Amino acid sequence: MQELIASLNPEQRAAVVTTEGPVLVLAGAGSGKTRVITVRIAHLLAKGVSPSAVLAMTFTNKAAAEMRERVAKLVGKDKAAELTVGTFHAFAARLLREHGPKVGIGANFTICDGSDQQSAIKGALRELRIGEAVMQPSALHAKISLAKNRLETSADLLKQAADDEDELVARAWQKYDEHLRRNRTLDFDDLLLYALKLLREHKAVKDALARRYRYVMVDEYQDTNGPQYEIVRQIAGSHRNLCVVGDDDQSIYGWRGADITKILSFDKDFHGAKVVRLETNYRSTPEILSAANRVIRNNPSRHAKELRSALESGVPVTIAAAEDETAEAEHVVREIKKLVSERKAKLSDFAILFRTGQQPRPFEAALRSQQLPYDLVGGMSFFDRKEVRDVLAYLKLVANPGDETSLLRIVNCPPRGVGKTTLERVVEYATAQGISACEAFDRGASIPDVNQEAVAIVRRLREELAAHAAGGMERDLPGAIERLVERVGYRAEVERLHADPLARDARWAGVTEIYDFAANYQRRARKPSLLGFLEELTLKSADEQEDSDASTREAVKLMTLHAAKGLEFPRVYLVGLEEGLLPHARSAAEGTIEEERRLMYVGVTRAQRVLSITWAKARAKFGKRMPSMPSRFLHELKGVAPPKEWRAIESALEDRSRREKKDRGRGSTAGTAKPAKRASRR
DNA sequence: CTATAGGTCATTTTT
DNA sequence: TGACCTATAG
Repeated sequence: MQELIASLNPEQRAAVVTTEGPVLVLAGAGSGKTRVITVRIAHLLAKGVSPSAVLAMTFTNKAAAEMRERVAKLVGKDKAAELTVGTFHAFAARLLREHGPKVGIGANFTICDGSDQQSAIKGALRELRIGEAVMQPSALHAKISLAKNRLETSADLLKQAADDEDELVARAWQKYDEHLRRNRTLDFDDLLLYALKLLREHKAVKDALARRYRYVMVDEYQDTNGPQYEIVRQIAGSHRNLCVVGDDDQSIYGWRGADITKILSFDKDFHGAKVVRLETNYRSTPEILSAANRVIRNNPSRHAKELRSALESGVPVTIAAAEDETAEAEHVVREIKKLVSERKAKLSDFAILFRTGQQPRPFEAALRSQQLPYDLVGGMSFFDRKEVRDVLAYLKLVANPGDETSLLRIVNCPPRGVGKTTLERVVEYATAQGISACEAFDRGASIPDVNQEAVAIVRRLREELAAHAAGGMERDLPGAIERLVERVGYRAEVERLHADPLARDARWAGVTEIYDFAANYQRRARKPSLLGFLEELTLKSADEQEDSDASTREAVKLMTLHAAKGLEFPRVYLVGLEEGLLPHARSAAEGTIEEERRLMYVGVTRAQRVLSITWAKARAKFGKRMPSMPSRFLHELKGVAPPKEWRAIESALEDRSRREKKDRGRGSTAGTAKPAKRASRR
């Protein structure tokens, strides 16, 4: 243990040995953050702390698994298994399975994933007879989620609604919540909210947790949202043995509710907190780090720090301009091909990082034409596949017969002759009665003007599902799922829809993969249950379910900047560095340029040895070719003022804020950006 | 119930 | 330009 600690640098050591009281570790990119966390846990255990007294919260399951694994290497598998390591959401779900009834949640709730949320949102809009053109479901959901993250309620919003839109959101939110409650379903936000409610209203539960978890750690603290912060405070507030680790400069999830002020004001929330700065970077060359430092120092609100490289000097960062996005991709791919064929690099050294989801297109085309293998990280996941979603809906319905969303999804798949009108009338009746559509079918006879035949069909379907539930699926989960899929005619449906054997196999593969997951789950779980299986599937993201070979494959990696956080690559291409893309036009309008700058910073600091930046002088936008300006971040990175002819991205909001600044007699901070030319309307 | 045509709207995405 | 969703016809 002593040796281990001695191998750390002084700052890392301070973070490890300060075990009592609040500690804020500002861990710059590549500064050995995970090492510090794992050694810190090992050190606690070596001091005699019981592993069951340690609670470590992470943002993703992947991070949780990695942390446990690395601690296991230091202290052994048995002790590591006794630690509580997991995401906030998994922790909350576990808490609610045990204590849910105390806060009005039945113990057999299901968790609804992104697309279930979307259906519920759409249902709410339909109930209010609001067209989706008036308010986009995704925008509505974002608003509701953000408000929940600020710990507001729909009643609050309704009361203080500033305009019609707020009122609309508040009403839809109410309907949405009612919908979830009727279905006995919690969304991701609710998981945290109800866990927090439990801790706040049931002192005995809270005290027991605070007594058990004497040492609390939070990873990626800059990504913490309001409810997560409050949960931590409930558990660690009394003993204050709380160590949070993060980097405000890498906070890139503000749009999803992450609250950067939590890490900026940690020492105010927890008085006397020890602040440790890890600024020695073991990942990148000095050239790359000075570029990163030059960019990020333009952000006014941040913890002051500067990365120092522990490595030897390398090659300069390069910036290249291309005529358009096709030329940009061809240029990058040509370079990669040359380096690989000269044996100066291997394919897996390269990552191409970009801001938006359509940017990889030309790169894919270029890589294909050169026959270079690549992995596009992200994109549609396994769980977005229709067949997977369908089978999961059947399973959810077995676990929770009141799950309306799932029933509506599969009721006519395979076609059972239950028409749209029937469904509409039943749902209408159900909402009027405050019951779920599932229950409504039981009372089919009393619903006006519904096809009794259809009602009987649904009732039979539900009986079939109930029989499967009663049969105790957990004894042989994969087998039981397979029987269910067969019994409801889903297999035949897939075969009917896809006559082409190739397409059929591809479709069916998704279903058999679920069998495999189930078998795998049954092997691992201490107490396997259908509910547990579904929970694992919805709480764990696709990438860690099947990333076994993807990460080690000999291929170029393509991913968004968001997806790249936490990763590193010997050679990075940062592409599309244009005003309007990075920073994105929309962020200029929303006043979130600082987060865009952090995104740039994250991208730059992914590179270990070589960083190449490109931008295109013109780019196809909405089918039209538009000229583009180099990103302001390029000028910041070079440390030179932009030339006179340079124009910032057009943004009405930016114009206004700049004007306001002038009105107050303060000069523009950038001093270089000319007001954007007003877009001409015709 | 399916199939096709037209209209629209174009960040980032994990839990 | 193209993906996705809705409305409409068959």
